[in-house]
Amino acid sequence: MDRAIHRETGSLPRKRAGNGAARRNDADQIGLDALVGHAGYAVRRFQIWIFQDFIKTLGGVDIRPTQYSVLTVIGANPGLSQMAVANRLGIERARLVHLLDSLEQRKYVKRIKSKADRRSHALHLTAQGETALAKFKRLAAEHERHVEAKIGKENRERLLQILAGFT
Amino acid sequence: MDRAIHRETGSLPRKRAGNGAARRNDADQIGLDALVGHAGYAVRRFQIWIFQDFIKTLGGVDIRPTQYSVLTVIGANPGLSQMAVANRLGIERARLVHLLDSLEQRKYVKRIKSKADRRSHALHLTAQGETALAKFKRLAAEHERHVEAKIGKENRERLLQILAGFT
DNA sequence: CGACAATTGTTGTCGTCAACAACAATCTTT
DNA sequence: AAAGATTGTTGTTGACGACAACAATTGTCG
Repeated sequence: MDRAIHRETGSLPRKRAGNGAARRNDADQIGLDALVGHAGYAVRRFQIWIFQDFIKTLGGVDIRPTQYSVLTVIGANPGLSQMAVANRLGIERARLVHLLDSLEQRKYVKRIKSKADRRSHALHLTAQGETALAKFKRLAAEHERHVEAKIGKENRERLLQILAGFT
Repeated sequence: MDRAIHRETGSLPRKRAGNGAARRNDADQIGLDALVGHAGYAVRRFQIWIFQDFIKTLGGVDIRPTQYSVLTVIGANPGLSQMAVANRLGIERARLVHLLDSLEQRKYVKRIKSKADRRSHALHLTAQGETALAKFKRLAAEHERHVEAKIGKENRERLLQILAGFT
């Protein structure tokens, strides 16, 4: 799909007229050498792909991966404080404020002032939020099938197993 | 290490005196439910961990993952244009401009005006850049050993194999 | 009990990063 | 030669992580 480099790109010091030198730089043929074999690079590229597919698949309902994770955790654990959600998801509490502002504005989440600890808020899904989350989960499952189609069913399971420690 | 939630956090509508309900919300014990089983979530958490370790391991030389990937590709393919590097790494050419500005300022990279195509620049490592990259590669290898220690040698290899398609 | 420390939610700043849009200079195509 | 495409550049926007500071509230400890 990306048809960018369809001719030689660099001005090689060697003779450029020959066909041998040109083929080397043909699109997608640039050597990565040391980069291959780096787990971080492969994981980064894969993470970009998987997030883009998630965003695309859930594009119709305008839900991003982080929003989805927040809704899921609140749905599974009603009454959590913002700190609890932030810690669980590895999000900063400062950032969660804006996420919840948005989700509350869209009537998916309620902040209820806790009476046990008047500093904190108990987070709950609204009725609207529950039905919406159910729909999001169906779309997320569809996204997950895209992942399966991309790397294979057994590879996906193996990968989940390898990375289970990062929950 | 993070001892944040050491008591119940939410004001559960159910009776709160019992021990059963309280244990459920104990630190790090919050259910993720549907989130587990999502490849994207596990990959995101892992990617964050791996990048932080990379940044920490290469912290002494002040090289971030993206900078490392740029240097590696240029080192392996001298004379590439900015577009070629950007396409190969999945970076936007607009973003690569700043990356190269920084690397050129630190005398690791040279932009040489191409005579074949006067719009483009041929990218090369300086002599200083070559010796520096050799050092970076040693540190990157050390980082890779951290990954092995984290997920296991055979798991790392399997993971690289699974994600090989994302180069 | 009362001073002091810690926690929670909030606001703000800073830097990284992806996605676009616009532009001048320079090819390529026709 | 004119029209279109490409390259490098600058700029904007928005998501995101890392910090710092603050008021309100709670916990601790002398």
